Amino acid sequence: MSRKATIYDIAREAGVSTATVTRVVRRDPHVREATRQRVQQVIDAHDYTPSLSAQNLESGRSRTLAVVLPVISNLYFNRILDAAYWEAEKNHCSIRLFQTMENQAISSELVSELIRCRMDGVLFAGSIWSADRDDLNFALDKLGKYMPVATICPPDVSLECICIQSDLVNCSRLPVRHLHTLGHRRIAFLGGSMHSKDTSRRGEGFLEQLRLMNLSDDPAYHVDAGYDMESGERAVLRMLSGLDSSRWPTAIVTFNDLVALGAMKQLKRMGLSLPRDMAIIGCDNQFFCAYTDPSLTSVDLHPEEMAQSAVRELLLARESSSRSFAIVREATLVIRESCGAHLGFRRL
Amino acid sequence: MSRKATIYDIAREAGVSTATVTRVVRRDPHVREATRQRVQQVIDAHDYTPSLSAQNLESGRSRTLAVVLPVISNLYFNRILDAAYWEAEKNHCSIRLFQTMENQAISSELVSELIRCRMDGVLFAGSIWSADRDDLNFALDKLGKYMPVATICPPDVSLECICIQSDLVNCSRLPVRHLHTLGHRRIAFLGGSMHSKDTSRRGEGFLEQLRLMNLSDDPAYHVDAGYDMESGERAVLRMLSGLDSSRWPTAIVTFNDLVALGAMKQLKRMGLSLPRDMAIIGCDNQFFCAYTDPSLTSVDLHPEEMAQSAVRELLLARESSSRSFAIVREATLVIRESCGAHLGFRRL
DNA sequence: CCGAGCTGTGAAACCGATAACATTTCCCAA
DNA sequence: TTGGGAAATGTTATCGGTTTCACAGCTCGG
Repeated sequence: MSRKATIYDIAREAGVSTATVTRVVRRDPHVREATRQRVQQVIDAHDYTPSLSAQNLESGRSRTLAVVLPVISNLYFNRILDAAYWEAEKNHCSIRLFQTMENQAISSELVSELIRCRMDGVLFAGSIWSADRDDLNFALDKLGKYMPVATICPPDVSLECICIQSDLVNCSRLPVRHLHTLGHRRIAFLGGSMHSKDTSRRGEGFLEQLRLMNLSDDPAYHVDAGYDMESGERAVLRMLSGLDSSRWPTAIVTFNDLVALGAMKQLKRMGLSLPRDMAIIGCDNQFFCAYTDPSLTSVDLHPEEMAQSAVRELLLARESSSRSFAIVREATLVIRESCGAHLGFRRL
Repeated sequence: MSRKATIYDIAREAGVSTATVTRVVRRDPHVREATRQRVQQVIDAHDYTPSLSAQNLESGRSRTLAVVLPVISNLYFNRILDAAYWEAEKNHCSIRLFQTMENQAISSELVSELIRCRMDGVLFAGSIWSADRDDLNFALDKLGKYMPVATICPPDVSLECICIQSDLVNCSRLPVRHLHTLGHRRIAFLGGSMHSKDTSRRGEGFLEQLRLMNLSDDPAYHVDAGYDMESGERAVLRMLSGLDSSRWPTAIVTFNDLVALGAMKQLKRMGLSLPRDMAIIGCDNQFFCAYTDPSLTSVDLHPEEMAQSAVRELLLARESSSRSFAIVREATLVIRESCGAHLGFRRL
């Protein structure tokens, strides 16, 4: 590995001071044209570019935002990362990824690491809500002292940071309304986990919505089993085998599209025809929704737009004094075949 | 934003020199216990952690590897990024992501940027093969002067870097063999693009394999249309509508699982029953393969293992003199329902 | 013809750490 | 008591930039 030319090398060879080299690099107009050309030539000859580390040290910032999420293989978070990446890129910043895995609580090691890295901001997406509320506030406080903090969070929490709130209200309301309109009265909710405050909100919001519409909120219709396809399969099996078939729900809302995928597989395996025997709605509007059989009606929370807002606000907060406030992006229902709406299908 | 305590602050307050503070932080045993405790107290009080930027400048490295790929939303690359992340993590390194989009050639701006950031290594996954071979070698040469370079590449290229070769041989051979065993004689290949040297290799390898087994390599059975689901739909439509149904292939191999997903949708739309009327094999063994209907037989190139090897070799190369060599991870066929093998199904 | 004002350039401090080397302190044997 | 050697600690250069400030040289008006 050859040594990279430094500003001193360039200065010496061009017979100027390092200050002048900087001026040339940064296109400072206070340089005589002749000097500029001479220096530029040396720069070109050595293919010189100033060292990022040195610039970071000098400026005290890293032009890097941290994105903290559970896993990128989950497409929801994948979309968040992708959007954050491009928005950061647009502002000449880079993203440093942190995956917390199922270890969902925000650890003090992570906080230290973030501070150590002198991040210019942090975006938390999922993965921190299972922490004790006091611990969480403590961590965010501490982080907030050194950098702007943003979170993509449930709508009712109010944290001392930039809160980009998922529209969990509509996320519950839209599917239930849609199913209700199609004539469904017994609606189940599968997936998620009561252990995580974030994701249990989805289930709660759903039950609330059922009550609001005078529908049964029978606990047998609420199975929290996880976030992936296996969870979906298990949940369906558990729910249906525990019920007399006369009491089976006629529609299922799932925590996300993966759970829906698993549920559909299990339903088919049990001989049910979709959407005739069972309507199903997913969440996240993943790319494959249009390609399942039947294609899957799903709620889109627009994670890209949330991530984009988050990054934008983080970069803004760096300039002005950091503020604490909330932004909401409304969720949307994308109707496909899995509820039979395309057939003009109405139950009863 | 409050100012972070520096090593000087700590040293002053503890009444020692910065050298001693460093020693305490780095657990150097040559510090008297009493001193250590006193310094540690001040450190704890201020929650001091050494600045990464300063350490980077001093050490001349960033403990960061670059991963260059087209898009992370493509699950193949997503898996590569994920695996690279964890392997880097294990070695106390971080990953800096670069997405090149469809702009697949390696640009000189990218090369400069990589050098400017003083990356400790670069991993190229896809996305550079469409570049002119000379340009590519020039870029890799230049990069190679400053950091170890690894690529996940087709098996026949030999570049001056660490080459982790995709097993495209088996990637073509396995599906064709499998289909042949099941009695198929007219096999088509859909997807990819002739414009990219990397991906056109897949199609070529496939044709080669057909000839090797004395099967028809009719150009009408080879439609290159792209990499996503829409491409799959279009490709099926284009191929079948151009052929008399008596000449239709009985099996389809696709560039990847996304194309397969699209193809399956289009085939069903045309009234075909899968796998009875058409067998289909994807590539990448994505998570949803087990959940399509029928579940999708697919080739796994094991991108995680390739990425892991790449990162490991990059970190190794940093130590020793950098070498140029190749590693191959053999591809595997994961048999599911989409070819009817589970039915003991044989054509003719 | 002299000083004010402007422009171009350089010297040096600084950013926050680390490490080589120098120095002080300490302990123990002579 | 002292000298030697090891242990503890301090001094200082360095990493590669940026920035402030001082200063030299030039122009121009009075």
